Amino acid sequence: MSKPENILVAVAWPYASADIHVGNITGSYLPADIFARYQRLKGNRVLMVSGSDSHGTPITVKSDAEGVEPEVIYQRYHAEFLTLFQKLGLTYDLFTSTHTENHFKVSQALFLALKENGNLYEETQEQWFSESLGRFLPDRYVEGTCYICDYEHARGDQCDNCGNLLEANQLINPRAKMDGSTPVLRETTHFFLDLAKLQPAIEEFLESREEYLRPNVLRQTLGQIKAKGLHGRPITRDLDWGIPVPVEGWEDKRIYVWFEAVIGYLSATIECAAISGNKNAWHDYWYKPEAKAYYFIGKDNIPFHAMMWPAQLHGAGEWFGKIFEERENTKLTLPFDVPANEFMNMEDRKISGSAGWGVLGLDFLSRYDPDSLRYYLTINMPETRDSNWDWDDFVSRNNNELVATWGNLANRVLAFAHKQWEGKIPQPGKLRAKDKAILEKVAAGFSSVGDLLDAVKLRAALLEAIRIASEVNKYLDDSAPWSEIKNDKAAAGTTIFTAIKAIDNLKVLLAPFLPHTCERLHAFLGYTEPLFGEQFTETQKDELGEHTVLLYRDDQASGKWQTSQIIGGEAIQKPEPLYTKLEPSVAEEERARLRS
RNA sequence: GGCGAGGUAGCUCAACGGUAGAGCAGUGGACUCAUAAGCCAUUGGUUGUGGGUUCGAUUCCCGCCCUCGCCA
Repeated sequence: MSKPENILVAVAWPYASADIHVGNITGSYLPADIFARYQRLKGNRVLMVSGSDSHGTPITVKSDAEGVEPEVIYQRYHAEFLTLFQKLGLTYDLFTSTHTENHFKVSQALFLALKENGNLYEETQEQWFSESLGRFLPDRYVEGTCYICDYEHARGDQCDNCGNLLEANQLINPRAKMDGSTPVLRETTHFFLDLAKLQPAIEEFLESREEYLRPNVLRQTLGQIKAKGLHGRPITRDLDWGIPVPVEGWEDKRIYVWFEAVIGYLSATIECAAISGNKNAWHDYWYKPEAKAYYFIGKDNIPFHAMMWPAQLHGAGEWFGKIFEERENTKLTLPFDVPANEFMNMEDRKISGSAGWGVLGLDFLSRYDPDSLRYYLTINMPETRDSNWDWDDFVSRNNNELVATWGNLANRVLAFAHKQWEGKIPQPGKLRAKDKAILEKVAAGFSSVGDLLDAVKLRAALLEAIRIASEVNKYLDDSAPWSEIKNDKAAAGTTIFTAIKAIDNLKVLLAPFLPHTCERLHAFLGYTEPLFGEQFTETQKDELGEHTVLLYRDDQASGKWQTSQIIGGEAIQKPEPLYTKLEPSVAEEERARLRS
């Protein structure tokens, strides 16, 4: 095996103000986990990080509505995320939050680095200010008449009637949403990220990755830049909730969430190193240009990860290291790839939390198995275009592909072996041409499936693995050990040994996608060390209070991305079906539930 | 309005200049180890739409329609 690479798997940060649904899962969290598991099996050093985005405006909206502190809202959703990710087996090395002392410090250091490096400027604008509340109002807190279509209940940021995005300070007859009072325009000064200045660096970043960036990522960003050029963007706001601006005289302002949330990738890596006890371990991922960082996000986030975040990292230059830890000659590593997914619809309609149209992750897992969800979301992953969740399709793919092609293959072979060879893997005779042929086909999967996984074509990779399982079914039917055994048990033994070896390989090929069931199968096959590591939570304390994090420990993991070394004569367990076949009526029931 | 992505068999997707492929569903057949699963064979498409370039277009160019995202 070649020298291990350092791979940072950076996963989109869920807003801690909404439940996670299947579209979110297939959009970024699941592909990240599949990729991370695969890279770990290959022997690479992987760090998969993310956390709850806890400073978004929706959180303050919810907290105002419920009359509780924003912290309460964030903690509630954060706890839910931790449960979901453990049940689904999303193996974050660290899932933390942006409301931590560490994240505050890292964000402020990056902010100051950009400032020192001359990539920030100040600008004064007019913004709505509520005299009765004594504070500036975020755009969406202001309601008024749309200056485009005359709709009377347009929000400051967008008109729900004509769909246009609005300039908040042009709203006619503005009203504060919270108390109905009339706000006034007042001048306020903010820091801006000088994107015009950083534009050449962003173009260079994109163009040097032209060969492998997905078209939706590359063309949209480059097209936007070429058409209009980039202009400065504010990175501070007049709010209470969030990270203080680390500049004297700016105590009543906060760092804008869009700017600060992406810094979580860096701060989470730093926190992870601190928790592990090797506090400089994060340097391997951020100070080494050859380290590869993959950002798993949804298409709505493309500009922030393919333009803004590279601009922030590049713009900080060597100043981040100096300010954060007094270290010279450091440069933060730019993203290697940004495999952004499109969106998944639900029964042909856009998933919408507010409209209650969608399937929530935890709700799904209260009735069905995690690998069943992982299978359907991967085989139907919106990698190149929007895809659609269809309950009939879900049931039929579960039954015809997962259960029939793969689950049944494992079951039929192990059950036959267990019954006919007294719970042991049969000793093979000399392998025949057809035995060698099928084993070669299966072994080829390590490069064919592996190459697709390396290229982050997960859907094609899973299809390829299932295709190989289908080849093994053909081999079995062709050899027909149930006939062989009637007059030549040795021949049947060779066939079953070969089939078990093939399944042992397929177990590894499928493990990144279907970790729970492959782990079970691994045990059926007689292994005592697990394929993967384990997830656990821990509570961290800092100046801001407590936050619970999700961690992953894999020192016991034995899975390797290589061909099976299984031998005859070893004991196996009596197998049980790995997957549950679903009644066709499930589709109708679920559609009814969706509409209720 | 600007920048993009996408519109291919009933469903989910592939091909991206040379007679349109796969899986599933449908239909027919032989088998029985297995969650009546698996295997073999097979039906099915004027590739959103209207033009153009070409000996030849799903594939290149232009207009239009539809879906989705970002930005104004």
